[in-house]
Amino acid sequence: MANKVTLKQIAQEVGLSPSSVSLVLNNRPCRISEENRKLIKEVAARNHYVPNQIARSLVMRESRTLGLIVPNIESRFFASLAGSLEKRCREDGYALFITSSGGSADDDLELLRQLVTRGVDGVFLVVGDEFSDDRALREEVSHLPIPAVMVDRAIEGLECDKVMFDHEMGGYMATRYLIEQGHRRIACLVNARRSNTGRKRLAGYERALREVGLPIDARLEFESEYYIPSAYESSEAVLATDATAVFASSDNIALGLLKRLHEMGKSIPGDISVVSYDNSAADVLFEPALTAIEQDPGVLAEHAFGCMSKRLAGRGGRRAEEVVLEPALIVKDSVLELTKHN
Amino acid sequence: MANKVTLKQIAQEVGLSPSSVSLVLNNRPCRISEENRKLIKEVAARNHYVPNQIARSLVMRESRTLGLIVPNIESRFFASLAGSLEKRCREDGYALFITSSGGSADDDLELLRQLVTRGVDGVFLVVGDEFSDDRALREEVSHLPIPAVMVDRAIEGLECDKVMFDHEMGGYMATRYLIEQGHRRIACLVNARRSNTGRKRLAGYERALREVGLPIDARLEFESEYYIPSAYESSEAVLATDATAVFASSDNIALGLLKRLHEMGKSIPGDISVVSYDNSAADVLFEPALTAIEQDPGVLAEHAFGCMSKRLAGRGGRRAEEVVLEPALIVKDSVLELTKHN
DNA sequence: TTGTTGTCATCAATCGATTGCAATATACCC
DNA sequence: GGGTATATTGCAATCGATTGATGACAACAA
Repeated sequence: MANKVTLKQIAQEVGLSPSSVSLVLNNRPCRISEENRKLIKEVAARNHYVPNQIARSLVMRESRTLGLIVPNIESRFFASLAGSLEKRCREDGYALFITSSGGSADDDLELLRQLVTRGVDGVFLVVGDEFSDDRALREEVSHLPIPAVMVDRAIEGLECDKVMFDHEMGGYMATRYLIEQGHRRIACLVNARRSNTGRKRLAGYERALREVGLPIDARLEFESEYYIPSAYESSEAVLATDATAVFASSDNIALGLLKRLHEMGKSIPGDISVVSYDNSAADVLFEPALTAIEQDPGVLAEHAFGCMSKRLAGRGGRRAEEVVLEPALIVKDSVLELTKHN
Repeated sequence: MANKVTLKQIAQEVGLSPSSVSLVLNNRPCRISEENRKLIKEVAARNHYVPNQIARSLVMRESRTLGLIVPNIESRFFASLAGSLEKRCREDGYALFITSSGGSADDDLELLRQLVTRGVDGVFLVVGDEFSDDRALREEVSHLPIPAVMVDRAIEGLECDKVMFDHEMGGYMATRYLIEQGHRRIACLVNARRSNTGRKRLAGYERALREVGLPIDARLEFESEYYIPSAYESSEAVLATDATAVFASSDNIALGLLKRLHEMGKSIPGDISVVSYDNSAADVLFEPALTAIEQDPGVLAEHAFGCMSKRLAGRGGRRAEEVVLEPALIVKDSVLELTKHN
């Protein structure tokens, strides 16, 4: 294991002052003879000199590093978001530190502190469980000494840049499509109890029904957490109804549902039609391919970085910016068109 | 956006010296009156004081931060590895900075520098493309001023702690199992050209065949990159053979194969048996569930952290440690038992 | 000789913490 | 009151960089 080499050591070896070495290695405009320039560079290279960014950030007061906090890096959607964001950051010369909280507000808070304290210039925050006690977290976020951008999910009522998809619209689009295909009895499987996004998707679902004068039937609205087993549990009840279609409000929920369907020997879309959400498992072999509301994590990343960029450049407005992105309906093969029915 | 509060400012407000404030806030054994202690803590809290870890690491020469470089955070296996590793690090009070390279040795090198320069105490390295020009990378790794642990994949001939699964054994186990189930014509689909792991899995496949005296038939060995489309392409040829079973040496390869199988109307395991690798898509609904060689990322994380921990404590031996983990065969429903055949 | 200009390089303060040692204040003892 | 012990707190150096101000020296003009 090699030792860390410092500016001073290089200076010593070259026989010049640390200042000169710094100047040269950073290519600053300064008057150092060509000869010494070469010498310095050569010695630095030979010694594998890497400037200590820690020391540098201390005086420069910026680290060209950004932080990202996601609730769970093992989720496909967040992993993809992290990947896109990292690429985007790198394009602008920023390093991105990805951290994964356990999902609780306490974890988020802890990681947020870790990042701030380690001198990131800004932080992207995808909050976890939206219904745990987040007072400390909101307090912290509102006192942050660096810009923060909330991505995909927001803490309600917190003045902070936000970039997210329109979940209400997603729910609406999915349901609307099912209606257009002739479905009248449409069930939905959502996480409304513990998730704001779920709540919004449900609202969109109901709006679509209302819009065409269909009744909103509480017996067709089912609750599920964003985990496959939870959805699997809830799905049995769904299949006991007379619904001809289901809006599954997340990909995991869809997977749980599909598993149950398969076990019961029901086919899609023959026995029942399905619209899913988050086409993040698109590359996996589904049979049939699922029609879904898609949220491109790359787009999310792009806009989130845009917001951050503005703030970092001091161009952000006084008030928080809120970007709402429209999801897309990707039609595949899991919905049956009912020509004459009901 | 709040301002950053420094020790000095707190000291000023309390009317004591920065040293005293530092001592108290770090709970160091020192003789500061109970009264002032309280006062300091109160003022610090009121001002949302967070110590500047940057400044602290500079003098302490440790940051209690570790770094991880993976080739692609969007891969399920790496995401899972990252998640496990992060949890493990946090348990010991370390923060983990996850970074995702593009997969090339150049990217790895760049990120490695980024991490070192930002003062991580150690780095976990999952190298990307094993066949790009990695001279600069090996050079850098061997001169690293901090401990490094290579995970899952290694640069051959580099003296460095390594933790990985036994890929040869994995290939062997998969093939051996197929043989035991009565298969004699077994194809394999591997990434031997661009991946050491693939090469090893192929070696294991061949060993299993040799062991029972089956011929090694080059016409049954097919090449595929670790991407679904690539496997999809290669699969057509596989199905043109008389093989009754296929060893698909990664989950993505299995997916590409499955897609093709489905399109050709072939059923598993009726028409052909499949053993997959990396049971990382286990929670997704496959039909039928795939028998596979499983590598638990959590185990990998645990051992990797163990190595790192030793090094950080200065307990690591002079020589590099090499941990080889055994994968597991998880039997599900994608292999048909041939009782009398051939 | 003195002054001017230009070239090359260094000084010293700074960023925000930590910490060994020195310093001061107070109490206690004879 | 002088001396010693003890309780509190502050000084100043340090970590490794950056950077505006400044110095040293040579060449050349007047």
